[in-house]
Amino acid sequence: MPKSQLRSQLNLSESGEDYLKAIFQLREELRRTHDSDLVTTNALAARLGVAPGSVTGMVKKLADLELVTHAPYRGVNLTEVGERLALELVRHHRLLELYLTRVVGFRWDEVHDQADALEHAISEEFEDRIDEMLGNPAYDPHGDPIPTKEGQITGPELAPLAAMIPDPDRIYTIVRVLTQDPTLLRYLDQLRLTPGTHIRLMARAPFGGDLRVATETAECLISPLIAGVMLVMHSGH
Amino acid sequence: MPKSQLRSQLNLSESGEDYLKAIFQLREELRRTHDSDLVTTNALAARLGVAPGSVTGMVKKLADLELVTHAPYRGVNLTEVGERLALELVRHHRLLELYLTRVVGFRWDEVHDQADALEHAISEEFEDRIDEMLGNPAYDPHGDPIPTKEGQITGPELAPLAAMIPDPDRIYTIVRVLTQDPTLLRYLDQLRLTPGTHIRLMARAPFGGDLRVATETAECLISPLIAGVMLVMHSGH
DNA sequence: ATTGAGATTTTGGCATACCTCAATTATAAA
DNA sequence: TTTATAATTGAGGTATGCCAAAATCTCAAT
Ligand SMILES: [Mn+2]
Ligand SMILES: [Mn+2]
Ligand SMILES: [Mn+2]
Ligand SMILES: [Mn+2]
Repeated sequence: MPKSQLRSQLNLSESGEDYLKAIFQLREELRRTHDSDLVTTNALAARLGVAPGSVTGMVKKLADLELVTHAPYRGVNLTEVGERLALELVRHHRLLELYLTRVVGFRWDEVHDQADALEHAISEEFEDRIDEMLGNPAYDPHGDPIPTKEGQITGPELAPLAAMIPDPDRIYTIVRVLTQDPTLLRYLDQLRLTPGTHIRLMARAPFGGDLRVATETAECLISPLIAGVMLVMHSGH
Repeated sequence: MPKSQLRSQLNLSESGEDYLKAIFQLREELRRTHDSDLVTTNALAARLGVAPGSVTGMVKKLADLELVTHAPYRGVNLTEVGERLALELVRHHRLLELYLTRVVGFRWDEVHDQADALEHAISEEFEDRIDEMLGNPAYDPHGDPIPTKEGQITGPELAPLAAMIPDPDRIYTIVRVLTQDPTLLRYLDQLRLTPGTHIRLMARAPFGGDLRVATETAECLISPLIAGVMLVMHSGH
């Protein structure tokens, strides 16, 4: 079923769409770290900047629409339809981020908030046009995978640089950064630590100290916190 | 004061923005035909697809914000600030319409509804970028003038083709079409009666009959209703 | 100038959506 | 079993909309 039908049939509010997307993203994060599928009320409230009571209310509404399953006092999960809808929103968001950087000329630290506003307002036709204009891209400016029109989302196995063992002979490729913080994004840009860059992890200071990272042209020190949001892949060589 | 400040300070709802824009546009239409400045409750209700009572309520809110003046039972008018805000929205709308046709590749009958949704969602920076990308355009795809960033709106004196006297030697330029109806827009496109086209008014059938119009390559008959929305300018020659 | 019919506008009552806060209840760790 | 944490409930607030009754205006006829 094309998304336009799904979205217009359900006539979901912008707020409802935000909840769905937040549930999807929090679940992704849970799967990366823990092994859970259930998103808690508090986590959702924090993410959306809303009181916990508001979350319970909206979650009930979404459960009535069969977009989520709700186990009271335990957590929320997406149904198949809910996940599909969430993926369509994530697709909008990430396509827009890439469009805003590649076509409109924004920096990668400027696009998240704009995409958050635009993702609810664009038409399916607009989505299709920019997808084509961008050559059916698979990744957004931060390396986040863009779901296909059919709702498929894939990507290589990635691990944070923070989990790697220093080895000057091993080359990694930066694939994705797990942050939308403009300040951090600008800082990474300045150090040329952006998706696509080849790096080597030279050394790690003891007791949670900084990591020494070499690009092809320079070396720098980054905190474990930063290394935790940089997802890398083993590079050939 | 830049619009971003004006918009964020007032924190006006999307609904409020729609009212402001509707008041502005109805007032423009009144000025063209009658000589009034006061927009009636009913006209606003019809335009916005809302009950008259809803209009009274919102108008009161806008009057509290000093964006409009409200003379009960008489009508509503924009204050200076309200007009400024309305012009900023109209600028968004018309820039977006042009952008959607020229850059994204939509036809002129497809862009109005999309611009209506997007005009509330884009940032000032996005507005500036597409304005630059389009070369600071003065007119949208329908020939509607685009207000400047400073809120200036100008345009040549125009009259509907319907008001012209047939004269095969006189050449007009189509400058603007006063409709957003997709069916009519497609029809005009098909007849090549689009802004920029040079035409001559050959004849007019009696008793409100059709007008015979010649383009450089063809002739066609159009109804007085259509000729009423086609605004033309005397062309050199 | 006055009047009264008809049209328009406002008012007041109600509904829905989304939010907050405070009190209550459930869960799970100590 | 106790206690801390988390989630839900219920009351209440704001924004926006609808409808129908009441108020007000307009305008043509006297
Ligand atoms: Mn983003
Ligand atoms: Mn992203
Ligand atoms: Mn338009
Ligand atoms: Mn237009």
